[in-house]
Amino acid sequence: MPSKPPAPITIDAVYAAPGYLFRRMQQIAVSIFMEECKAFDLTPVQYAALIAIHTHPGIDATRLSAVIAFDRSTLGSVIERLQAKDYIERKPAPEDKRIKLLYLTKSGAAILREIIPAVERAQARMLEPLKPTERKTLMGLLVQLVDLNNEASRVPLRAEDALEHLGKAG
Amino acid sequence: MPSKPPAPITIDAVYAAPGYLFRRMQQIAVSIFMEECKAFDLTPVQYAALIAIHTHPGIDATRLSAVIAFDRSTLGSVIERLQAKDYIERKPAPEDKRIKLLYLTKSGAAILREIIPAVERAQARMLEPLKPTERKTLMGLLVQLVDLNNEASRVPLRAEDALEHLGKAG
DNA sequence: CCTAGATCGTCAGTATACTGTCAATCAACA
DNA sequence: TGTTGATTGACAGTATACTGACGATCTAGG
Repeated sequence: MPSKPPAPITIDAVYAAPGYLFRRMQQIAVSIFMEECKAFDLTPVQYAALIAIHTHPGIDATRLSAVIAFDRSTLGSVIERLQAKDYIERKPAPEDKRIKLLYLTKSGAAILREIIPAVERAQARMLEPLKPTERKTLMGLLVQLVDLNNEASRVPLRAEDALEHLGKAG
Repeated sequence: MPSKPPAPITIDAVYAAPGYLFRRMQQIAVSIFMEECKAFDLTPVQYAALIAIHTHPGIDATRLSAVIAFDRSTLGSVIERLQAKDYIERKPAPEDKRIKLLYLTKSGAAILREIIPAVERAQARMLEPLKPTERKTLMGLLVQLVDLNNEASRVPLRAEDALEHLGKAG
């Protein structure tokens, strides 16, 4: 088969490019999340951080960044905002003066319980235009792709490593 | 079939959520793009803007935002940076004093030609972990999903509308 | 004990994104 | 023609993201 000639430099090539589609889909996802959750004053990132702190009480900021694969620098301001809203509190670690341990407040635990249905509605809406079979296929491929590309991002996901400091058996 | 009990509030639910996966994949995509294109000092957004201006010379900022589905406010600073790098120029429109028309400079056209191979390497790398069949399936579903969710984002893509001002037949 | 290297939180700087607002300008209609 | 309403570019304010650097602190090795 003759190889295709080089594609002309045109915007149509961008529309079909994986990077463009991922960016677009991410924007759509955030938009849907914010719409469903507008009663709660929580962003997707803040929600993920709350969930992670709920799952791992007493985690520190660096490990939290590994658990949700968010940049450590960015996480600083996210934590600040969650603390300002009284959803989390930070306590100094007795055995390591560098570390501040993160815990949910009662407010934080409460808003987490309340927001769950809205978040699930949002997640469902993102995939709603597809047929059920297609949704499963897409999610399956995406889980695979994100996992196999894990090391390509600046902050690879380290779900297990992050548990070690909590004294769980490795 | 008995319905599943409500999922416990845990970080594992987040790992499987579409919104989380889209965010993660977008970050990975940007990271790969920047790595492949680090010789060129162009971000993915700036690249898309350049391509769009190349395809539609004399477009204005508002229509450009519709053509690449980027926020108009954000686009202002993107244009500023591209202009500072001497990749584009802005000329006032004679018939409408509000509008500034965008054109590629020779530098802009040149860097666009040079960067294409790196961009294509980046796009290929994003999907590399998947088998060829899976790549096609994923891209097909993603194109569909982005298209069907077009109106859900703040800045829906308006590829055709944006051409009208250039005098093309509708 | 004391230093070399690693780690933690933080900060400065840059770049997307989105919300809401504004003055200048244009278009349409009474 | 004169005013209303829409559009354009710009701006302020907030929130992610990433790079690179920094002081404080901890750990290991000698």
